[in-house]
Amino acid sequence: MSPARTTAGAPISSIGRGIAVLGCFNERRRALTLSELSEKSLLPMSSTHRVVAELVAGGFLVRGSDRRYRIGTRVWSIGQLAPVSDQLRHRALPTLARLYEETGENITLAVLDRGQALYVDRIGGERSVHTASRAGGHLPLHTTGVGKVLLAWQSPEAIEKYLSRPLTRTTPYSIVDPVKLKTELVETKNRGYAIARQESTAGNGSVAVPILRGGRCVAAVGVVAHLTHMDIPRLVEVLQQASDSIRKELEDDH
Amino acid sequence: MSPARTTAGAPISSIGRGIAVLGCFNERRRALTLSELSEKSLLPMSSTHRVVAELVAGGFLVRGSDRRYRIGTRVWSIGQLAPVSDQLRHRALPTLARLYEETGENITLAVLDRGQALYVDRIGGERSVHTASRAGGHLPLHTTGVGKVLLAWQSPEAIEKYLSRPLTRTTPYSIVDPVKLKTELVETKNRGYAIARQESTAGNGSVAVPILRGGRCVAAVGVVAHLTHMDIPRLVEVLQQASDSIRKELEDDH
DNA sequence: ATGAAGGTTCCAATGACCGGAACATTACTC
DNA sequence: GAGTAATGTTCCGGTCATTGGAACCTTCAT
Repeated sequence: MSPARTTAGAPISSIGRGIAVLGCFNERRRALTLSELSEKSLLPMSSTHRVVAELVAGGFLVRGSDRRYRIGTRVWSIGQLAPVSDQLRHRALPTLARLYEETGENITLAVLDRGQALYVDRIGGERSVHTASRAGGHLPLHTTGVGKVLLAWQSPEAIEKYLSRPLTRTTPYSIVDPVKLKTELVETKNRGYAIARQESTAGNGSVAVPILRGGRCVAAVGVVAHLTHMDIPRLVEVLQQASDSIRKELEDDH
Repeated sequence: MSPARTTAGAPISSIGRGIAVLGCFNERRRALTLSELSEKSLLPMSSTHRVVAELVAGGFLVRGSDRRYRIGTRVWSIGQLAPVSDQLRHRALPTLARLYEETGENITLAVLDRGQALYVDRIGGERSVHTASRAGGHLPLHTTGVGKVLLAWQSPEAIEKYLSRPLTRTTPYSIVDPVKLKTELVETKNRGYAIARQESTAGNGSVAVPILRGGRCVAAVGVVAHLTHMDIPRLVEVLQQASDSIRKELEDDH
């Protein structure tokens, strides 16, 4: 019997399998059957069954009455301890709320996570447009304001690496040409803020600025609005004030 | 070489070890060294090292510049998919906010998780008292209003099981006598709400009501306030309205 | 009833995992 | 800055947990 291996031939550890199973869940797929988990995790049914049983025993998965598996409460609980939630999220929240009061639009806070923009928080209400971002959700780096900021402030090597892989086209306006995107990123860093126009959602645009600490971009704040509503100079101004404000919050203690 | 075993002699799976390592983190200990993880997880250093390396590779742990390990962003991200966050938390938030407006006190929402009260959300500001509860944090079931509610609506067997283990004394007012606690739980269920008086924090009291779905108590909402501020009949009334409101939210779709 | 899909259990083979020991690095002491 | 303790990392042979195919059971649709 050949042991578990990736397509590349490297063995996969048991823990890696557990993580692979948990990684099958996303915003679109919150409740999965065993077969679905087996298919998505590329593990045989019997292996999936065992791994899932162990995750259930540990409280990392729960089986609902519909025989589907969901992420367990314990993962949520442990996840609350992550620095992104503990430090960034809580400290930025008041500033994001103020930003929302000032603009009436969707406010997003994102960090770089595994080559994507991870939305740490989103404040928005009925007044504002519907957006694709959600707290906890991921979006590509090249189709949103916050994503472009996060990418533009990366090292040149990291940027090249990102550009070397095919860029997904989310809307007809998405920039999928590496050369054009590179120009866009340079421009973004030079002017200090990013703009996206219908590159992620039709009709929507966004403006975003970095939150810098020690020269590194630790997060990005952005505003998402109907393209027709967007008063870019004003948004850039309030965003830069907010970015300063969050940076100071983060510096305060520790 | 004897394999990994629990004190009872049962073997521990690799995935169980990974979960054990992640379980070492809590609100008080968010950044742990390898030695600390080894000590707390009861695993040998070399095993801890390997397990930790795998968790880091999977994005479940990160090593900071201080050589300490923290919970990775990915756990937070996956945890956002847990029903507790997805359904309960988001749906209850507006009601909790209203409750806060009405009372000006700390509002807590908790569920039963592994024999403890898990605080799913807390709304409170400068006006309200300082409490021990935090979103993501755990507290004993017998020292808080929400805890008593969650326990009182459990099956008689589950209650007996809880009472059979020694009850921690958090303050001099904590009820640690199983007989007295049982009486208190019966009383709680009969009247439909729980009261705690300085049993968790000196000077503070709390009132809490269940959120019932199909006869089961799926969560508890509570108000924490200075004992001297507490107008119990009024709090019970607004809490019961809030409970109804949240129940309806949960019933709405799906 | 019948069949198909999904889920669970069984089991022999084996290689991933185990942890002690040796080594390397960092942090602390004087 | 040398000495030393504490912490972290690598190595490696033995072994047992892990693995996945196959058989079996359950659920659901028709």
